[in-house]
Amino acid sequence: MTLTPNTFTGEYSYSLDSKGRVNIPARYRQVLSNDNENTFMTTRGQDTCVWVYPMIEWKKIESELRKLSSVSGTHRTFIRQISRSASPSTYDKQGRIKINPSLISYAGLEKDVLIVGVVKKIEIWNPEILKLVDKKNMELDPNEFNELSTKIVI
Amino acid sequence: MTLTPNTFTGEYSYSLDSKGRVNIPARYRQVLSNDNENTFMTTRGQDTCVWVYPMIEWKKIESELRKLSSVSGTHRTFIRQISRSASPSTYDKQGRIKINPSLISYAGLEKDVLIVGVVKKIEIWNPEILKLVDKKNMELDPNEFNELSTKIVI
DNA sequence: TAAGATAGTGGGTAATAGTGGGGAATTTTC
DNA sequence: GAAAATTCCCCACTATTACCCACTATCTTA
Repeated sequence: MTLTPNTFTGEYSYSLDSKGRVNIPARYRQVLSNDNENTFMTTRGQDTCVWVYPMIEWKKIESELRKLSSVSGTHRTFIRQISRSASPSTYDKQGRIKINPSLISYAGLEKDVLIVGVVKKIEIWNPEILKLVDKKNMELDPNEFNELSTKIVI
Repeated sequence: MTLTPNTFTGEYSYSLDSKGRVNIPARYRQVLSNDNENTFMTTRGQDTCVWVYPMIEWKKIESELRKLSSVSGTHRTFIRQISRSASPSTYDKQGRIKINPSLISYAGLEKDVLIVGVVKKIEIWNPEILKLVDKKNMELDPNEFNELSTKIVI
């Protein structure tokens, strides 16, 4: 059975080395379509983690951003916030991408990191932080989940 | 690489030297299309920073300027403000462009500057000022912001 | 279960990028 | 028209990056 291209699931424990590199799981590399040319875009996540988009997926965001007007202050700020933390990274012969120092410190990453596939993109977490976030999410808002269930069927 | 031509992301700390030169990050130079002929247009930003447009992108603004009557009053003011202080700059063999003294003083630039890629153009900031602006932006308009992010990012 | 293949980790080195400054050419001023 | 000032182009030094190689662990297959 062939997997859907550019779609990521599952989680992996890897290590961030002293040069700021992390491995992209072999399985993720295998489902990457060729037009990504082995390149990802790394950015700040909405949660305390790093988001890693396959290039093709990022370009959709980019083209949306291009439509916003610089006349609007809010739009300018929005574009700046998204764009400034984004930097491209092509994985090396060993399958690793480089994470910026500023992203590493934002997400509180240390040696052991957790790679999580969230369908369209990949998240990189400090496992301790993810555990805390999970716990907090359990406590709040079962209502929102109910709302979701009207949109998505499992 | 797979990157979109003339599209800038990420942020870099560089220095403005005594001759008023700043480096254009190598990555930005690499995505510049040839028809720019290594030339940028520098101008006043709407925020307290310098805007640097690749020539190709600037030409689109010029054509907006020619259509003045068809656009709104805010557009006219906006375009006039950036147009009047615009001056072209070709980067040297080391990849540096020159910034006008008047732009330097407008943006309050000192030795350490922050280069921010905001998709269509590049911003040059005094890092202290950007920090203040960020803080102010945090306070206003979370609604419009959230709306934008659900539409565009996710 | 042994051997080959694949996956993940660490580190060294050559190439590239960023910074500062000198000197030739051009423009400005007296 | 000469001196001064400014601009532009080039060279050199240093720090950083990216690429490559090697080792170990795990997974596959015969």
